[in-house]
Amino acid sequence: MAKNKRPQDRQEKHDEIVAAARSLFLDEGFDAVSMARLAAAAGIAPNTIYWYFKDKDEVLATVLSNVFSEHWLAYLAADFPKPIDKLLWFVARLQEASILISTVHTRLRTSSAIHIWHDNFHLMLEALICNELMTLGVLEADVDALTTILIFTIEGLLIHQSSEALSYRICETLLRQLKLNI
Amino acid sequence: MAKNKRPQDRQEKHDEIVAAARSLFLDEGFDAVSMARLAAAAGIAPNTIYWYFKDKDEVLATVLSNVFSEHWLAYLAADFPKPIDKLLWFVARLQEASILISTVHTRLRTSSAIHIWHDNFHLMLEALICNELMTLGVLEADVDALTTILIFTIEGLLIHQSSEALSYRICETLLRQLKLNI
DNA sequence: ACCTGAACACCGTTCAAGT
DNA sequence: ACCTGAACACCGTTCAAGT
Repeated sequence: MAKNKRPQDRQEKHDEIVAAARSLFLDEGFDAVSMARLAAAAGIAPNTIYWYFKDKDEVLATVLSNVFSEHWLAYLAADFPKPIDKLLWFVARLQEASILISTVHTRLRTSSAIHIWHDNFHLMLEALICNELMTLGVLEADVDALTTILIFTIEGLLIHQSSEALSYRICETLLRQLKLNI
Repeated sequence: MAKNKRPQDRQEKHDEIVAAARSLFLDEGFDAVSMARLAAAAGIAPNTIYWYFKDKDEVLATVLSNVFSEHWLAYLAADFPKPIDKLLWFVARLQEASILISTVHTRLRTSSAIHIWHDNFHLMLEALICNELMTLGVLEADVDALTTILIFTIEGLLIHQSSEALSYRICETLLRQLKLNI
């Protein structure tokens, strides 16, 4: 058997577990999906998951990386004439994973894998929004604080599964109050 | 034995369980405290808790009502010259229960007791902040949206256990941007 | 009415045994 | 290296039995 066949197989099995976990976690939430059910969906024995992942949290962290890197790339590729439209489109996209956001903040405290992913994600989101605000001409001294406010507002909209109508009202009001040309 | 002795006893035992749960939940979080440990702290058998509460979520909901009604009363009694000081003082107080906030948002989906408490709490907080903003002279048309933004920002500060310094920068910037006399 | 010991159906995880 | 059956130590909750 060729030497390069093994890594291929391993990667495939790994990805199958992640695919099953992604679908189940996004649909039903982290706590509602047991390792046994996840294993069944991936067509393996429950303990086989531990050959590929340290624990359940590491599966979650991988799913999160998976999901959000797609949204991240989509954001970078997206081109909207108005900032408000881009922001709303991004919030609407992230709603897909809204069921996992509170779980991340809860498990942060016990799982270092989740902790690391969370901190990393916030750093990336901060850089992205910070950059966006500076382009829009926000005062240098206020950029950091306003970035945090925008992130917390987005998180709030996601956590509370806000309707598109409410999201619009919130984002529009916020950007307008910040005297940005929306 | 007098007829009015029973309800007294029952209330006492009930309160002992809540007191034990409050201390443990605030210190270690909801998931980290098992019913067995809670029962031990209250000096009873694990299943005895179910004589007083429907399930673990109902214990949590009771603790939340307990904790936040204190903060609520304290807020109403508080008298600060500047709105920014009152807001910061309130946020600092709520940090006591920050460990439970994400848990509430997670368990919302499965527990109706938590769901009801959460919706009620948001309604109260909305009314409070809405009233505060109108006193400060915010445009009628924007009050609702700005109220939500403020609530989401406060929740964000709590969820991420922000330092007092960051809390100050965020709140100050937000109130200033809203053209309020802070 | 109140409390409990024992049991139930699960959970995430580990480990020795297989290939 | 990869996978599993069986077991482990827990979990929240239920129930029959006690007072």
